[in-house]
Amino acid sequence: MTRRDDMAADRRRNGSDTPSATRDRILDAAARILSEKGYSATRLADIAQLAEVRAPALYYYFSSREELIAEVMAVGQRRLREHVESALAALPPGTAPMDRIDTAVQAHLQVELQLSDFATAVTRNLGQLPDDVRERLRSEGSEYIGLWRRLLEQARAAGLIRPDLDLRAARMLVMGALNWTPEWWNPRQGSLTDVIDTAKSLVRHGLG
Amino acid sequence: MTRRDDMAADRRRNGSDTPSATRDRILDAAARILSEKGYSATRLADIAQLAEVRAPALYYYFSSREELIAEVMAVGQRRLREHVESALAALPPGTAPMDRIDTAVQAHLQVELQLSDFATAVTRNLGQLPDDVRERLRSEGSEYIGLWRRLLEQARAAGLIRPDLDLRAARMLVMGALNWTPEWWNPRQGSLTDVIDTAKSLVRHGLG
DNA sequence: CAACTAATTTATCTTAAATTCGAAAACGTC
DNA sequence: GACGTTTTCGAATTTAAGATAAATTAGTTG
Repeated sequence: MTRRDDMAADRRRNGSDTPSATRDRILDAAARILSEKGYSATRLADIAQLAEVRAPALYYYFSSREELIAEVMAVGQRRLREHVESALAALPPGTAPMDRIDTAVQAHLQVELQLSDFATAVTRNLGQLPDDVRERLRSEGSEYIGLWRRLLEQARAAGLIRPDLDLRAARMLVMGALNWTPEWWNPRQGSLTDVIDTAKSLVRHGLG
Repeated sequence: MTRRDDMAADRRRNGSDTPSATRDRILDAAARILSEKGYSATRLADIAQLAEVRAPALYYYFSSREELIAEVMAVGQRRLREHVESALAALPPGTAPMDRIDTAVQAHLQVELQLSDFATAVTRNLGQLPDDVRERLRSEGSEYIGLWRRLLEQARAAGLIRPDLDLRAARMLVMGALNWTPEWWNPRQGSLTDVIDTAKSLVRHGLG
């Protein structure tokens, strides 16, 4: 085991990371490339260039391409969930279920379209990852899905959702509408607020 | 110019194709692999194996990997549009705009999830294609988008769509919900009819 | 049945990209 | 300002995949 691996291991264990500006630049660059080009077309050389280092430098911080990509995805998943969770947590207690769903829609779209290439990297690539990477991301992913399931279940329990809807299908269709936005939305063609408002309205009336 | 190119050229010109069973097997295989793995991860070797030939045989029918993939995408786009168009055409004249939208939702999902790997290949890969290939597919793609635009415009003209909705955003969100389905739907986890019915209901109430 | 053509194969070439390695900078410390 | 440690780099290695070439098979036709 080399010196390098020890360090990486240390990093992961204690949070005492001085998270090396370079390492962050590399991660950011990877997120960006990944969200634009997709898993298989993501080249280490491109990431390196964007991060302003040479390709071998990546190996100082990550043990392999897969490792780097897996890290980007993990960060993306976590940020997405945390952002939506904290938006919900900020609501006054007793907020109506439909308003909570509105909030989740808005938060999801904000992260996806404005805040984080990491989140976009996740939604655009989860489906095309090799099995072993996907496996590592599964539990975090299930948690986010669980969050949405609970949102919908609470709304249904309150009698706010039409009973003809298959709740799982409805949830996945809604999340699909949100996840697909990076494919078409462009800041120059319409404001983010328009998309968010339209999405809220569509979801609220679609479900209720 | 070799004999081979002449033949391929002939094929394209006149429709007198005896569309070689092998060529079709290759196209089908390519559609399948493409829809599963995505553009960059699609290997000629995998396609060949699925089509039960050796990789160089592909070059007898297609001049390059890009050519083959572009053909798959073109077929996929055309089939998707034609299927939805003919479903609409089969409706009695004077069918209400919302019912027409229902029909389009259903037809789109049927092609996407049941009828054609080609359609799935399109929705999952359009965003990651190299520019020159995307360029070739653009006009057909715009036509399909135009179809949906007209559907929504007619519904709005009839006063059936809430005026707070941004029509373009609404359209893209709806198409996103549909296009995302291949990412999660699995015949073993729920019937196609459930998904279709839920989608119809979601869209109808979401818009109107 | 010989000759031609279409279809497909095996073997080979080429290139692009990930990775490894050892050496050189850069940095902090005494 | 030499010394050890961290960080980065250029060059070499390896591998995988697309593409081409040449040979082979099978089928058709004169």
